[in-house]
Amino acid sequence: MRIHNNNLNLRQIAESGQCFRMNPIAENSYGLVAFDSYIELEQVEEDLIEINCSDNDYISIWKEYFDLDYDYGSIVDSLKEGSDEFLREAAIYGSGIRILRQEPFEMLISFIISQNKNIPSIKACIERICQGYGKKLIDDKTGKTYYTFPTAEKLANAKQDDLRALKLGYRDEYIIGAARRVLNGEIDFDYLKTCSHEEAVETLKKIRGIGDKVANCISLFGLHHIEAFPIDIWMKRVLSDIYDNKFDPGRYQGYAGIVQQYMFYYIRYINGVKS
DNA sequence: TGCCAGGAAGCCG
DNA sequence: CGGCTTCATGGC
Repeated sequence: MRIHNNNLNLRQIAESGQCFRMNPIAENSYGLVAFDSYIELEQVEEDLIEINCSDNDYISIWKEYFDLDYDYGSIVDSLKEGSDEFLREAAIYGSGIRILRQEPFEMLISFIISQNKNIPSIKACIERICQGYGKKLIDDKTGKTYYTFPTAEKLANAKQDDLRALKLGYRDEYIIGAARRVLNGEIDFDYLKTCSHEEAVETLKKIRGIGDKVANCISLFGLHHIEAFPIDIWMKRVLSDIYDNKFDPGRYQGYAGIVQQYMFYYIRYINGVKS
């Protein structure tokens, strides 16, 4: 299955810090586990992607997953023509980033794990939790073995000592507590997708282990409230060092989360962060 | 060895 | 409310 799109770059998406299970397998190629599937993708040309999936799976799964009905090009273009120099450069540098429509529960747990960790460490923790509590599957097309992300039920019934053995640190009790709230219906992702971003954040922050930053990440990457604006250590540097704490996300009302991703990706590049 | 990582909770003033 | 400390863990 081939996709032409001017704003779809696998490397940029894989390194943008929004997803943790999309990893390089060869030059310009990536393997990705999402839902119950494993797929491999190749960046054939700057505007051409090859996915090893059927037309049916593309239409029913991956087209939405990669948010391919949304016009990122017009946002990039408007930023390129804007007066904000940093955002001009950031939008050009990250013009192939898209906000993936990932599974809410996976984002909930992943970003609880993410606190006070770097991205390679987050990925390692998530792989261990998938191997310990996910389903072991074998991909028909490649023969590769992979593990799905665990269900809420699995993690709600996990023992804290077992999770501690996966080197999740103090976050283990947060994970169990959050999974229980999903399992018993206190957290309803279908509702949180339809309600406002602000209400979703306030609801998520009631979970122990979720503060403002993690709640915004879940809202942005798991609920697709693209007006979310997560502020982590890197964004704090952008807002203070580049903007002297005078940046107003309200200027990009309705899609500030996309702007945030360009900023996050670019500031890390400027600072020479690998992966 | 100390510092940092897509932070949050507890405590104190 | 704002600032300080602590919390597991790994990498440099």
